[in-house]
Amino acid sequence: MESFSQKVLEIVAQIPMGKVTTYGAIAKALGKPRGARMVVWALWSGPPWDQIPYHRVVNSRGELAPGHIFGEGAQREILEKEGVSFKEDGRVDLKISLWVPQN
DNA sequence: AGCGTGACGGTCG
DNA sequence: ACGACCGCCACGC
Repeated sequence: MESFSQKVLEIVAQIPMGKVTTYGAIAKALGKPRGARMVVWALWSGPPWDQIPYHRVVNSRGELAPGHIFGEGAQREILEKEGVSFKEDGRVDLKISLWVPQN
């Protein structure tokens, strides 16, 4: 039986380049519509981010993680390079770049 | 066992 | 469209 955090990592690892997903979407795919916080916890206490595309996970508003986690502006730079669309206010345009886990 | 905390989400004003 | 509030669930003290 895989742990919740294990499944979270599997899904994050499947996010295609140029796309992003949200904490809530992952939680919902795992059967916990209100478990966004557990997804956060799973990622935070998981493997180092250089082994998994955490930069492709944003919140439901399309905002990136607090910055100081990847480095100032680093996360946005990576996403832009991968082809993710950003809006003028600095947020990801979920309307175009949202990827929904199909678990 | 109780309280506070958080890389969040949905609703309300 | 935005900020404030409350609700979730697991963890640390």
